[in-house]
Amino acid sequence: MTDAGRRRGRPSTGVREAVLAATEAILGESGVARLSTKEIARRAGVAESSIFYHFGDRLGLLQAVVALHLPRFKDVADGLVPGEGGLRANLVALLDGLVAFYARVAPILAAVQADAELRARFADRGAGEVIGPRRGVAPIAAYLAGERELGRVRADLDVEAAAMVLLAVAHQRAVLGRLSDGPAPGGTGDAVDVLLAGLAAG
Amino acid sequence: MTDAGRRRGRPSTGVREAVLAATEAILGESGVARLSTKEIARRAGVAESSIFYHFGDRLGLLQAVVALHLPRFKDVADGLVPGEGGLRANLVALLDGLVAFYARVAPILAAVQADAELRARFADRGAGEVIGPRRGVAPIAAYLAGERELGRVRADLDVEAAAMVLLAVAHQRAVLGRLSDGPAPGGTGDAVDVLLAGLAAG
DNA sequence: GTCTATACCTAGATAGAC
DNA sequence: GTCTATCTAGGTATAGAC
Repeated sequence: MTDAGRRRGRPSTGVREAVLAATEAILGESGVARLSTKEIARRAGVAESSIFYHFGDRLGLLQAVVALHLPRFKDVADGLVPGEGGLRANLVALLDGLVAFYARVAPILAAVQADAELRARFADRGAGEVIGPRRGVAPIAAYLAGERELGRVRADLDVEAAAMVLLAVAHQRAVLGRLSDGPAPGGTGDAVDVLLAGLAAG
Repeated sequence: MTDAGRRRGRPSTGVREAVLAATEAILGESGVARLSTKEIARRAGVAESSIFYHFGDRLGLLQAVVALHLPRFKDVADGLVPGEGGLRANLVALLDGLVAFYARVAPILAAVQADAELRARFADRGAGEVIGPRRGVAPIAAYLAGERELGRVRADLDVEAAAMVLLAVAHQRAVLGRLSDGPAPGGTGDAVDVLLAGLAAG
């Protein structure tokens, strides 16, 4: 590892960053299936061997790409303040933000699902679960708990379960958007309305 | 179980079936990343060239695997009769069934997401959307509509949107189960409770 | 329809000059 | 730290005997 402490040695010439960017681009356009070190190097305008210098091997590179996106998971609920704005509007905005986030991360999530070796390498560090929604649940659940205190949300709501449902819907819409190259059927508003009012007859 | 319209020519010697089974097995265990015609042939106990004889090329094989699972999508809501049994119990059973279904299909869905070429081949036939939940929505929405008529479900419920949410939750749980090698946090019951009662304070 | 054998290519990875 | 050059294994796909 050359860089744990960050910028201890030589100044970066941007190769590492270019490689990461190219990897993400290919992942988004073509998926892991077509992700080769050769094409990454070509697109990054970099020697193929530089990839191995920086990341050790192909999987190390994939790991780095995944790691790059994990911290951003917690930003999804930023700007949401319980009590401010309408509950429905807040949820629609949250859901839209989540869908956009998942649309960016979906190719990477798909890569992890499609590559057992990559999955295994994360399991070794116990980081497999980090990819899941656990990181995302907390801030959303916190927001819902805030609204619950204010009485805008059912007093007996299981906020973690509700946050999971929101994440599930967002992920679904992002995946569908990628599969059919268009937005998923129905709007985010429809889903929010279902969630707000529930299924059971009142 | 000699299948439907085919069996016009020579009797099958089971090679085709063995190849499909081996492909699914590898897809489930390792993902597309490691899916090679060589390993498929090895596991199926078959000559590699037979794969190309039956399916043309690697993508043709993948297509066949996907096609194999599409018809089963509509069976997920079978056995659900509006009015029979408790609404909550029905939904829990439905969700559990959906999770099991998605757990089987998830590797294939991941493969499609991870391979742009495969995605494109389905887009050509307009079948890309078939992979999505559209097939699954109808029977679930029909069940919900039935319950709505009986007054056990909100009169103004958007049944399609609700069905989508159920599918989203099921897919999420299946994916999480694969990523962390254990059931997803919370039970299906928790999600159902959220969906039944909704978020908003009554 | 299924096999063996093989052609041909691209993959991931390393060595060593600068 | 980055490059050029190269090795080897494995990938998809085809030819032709049976």
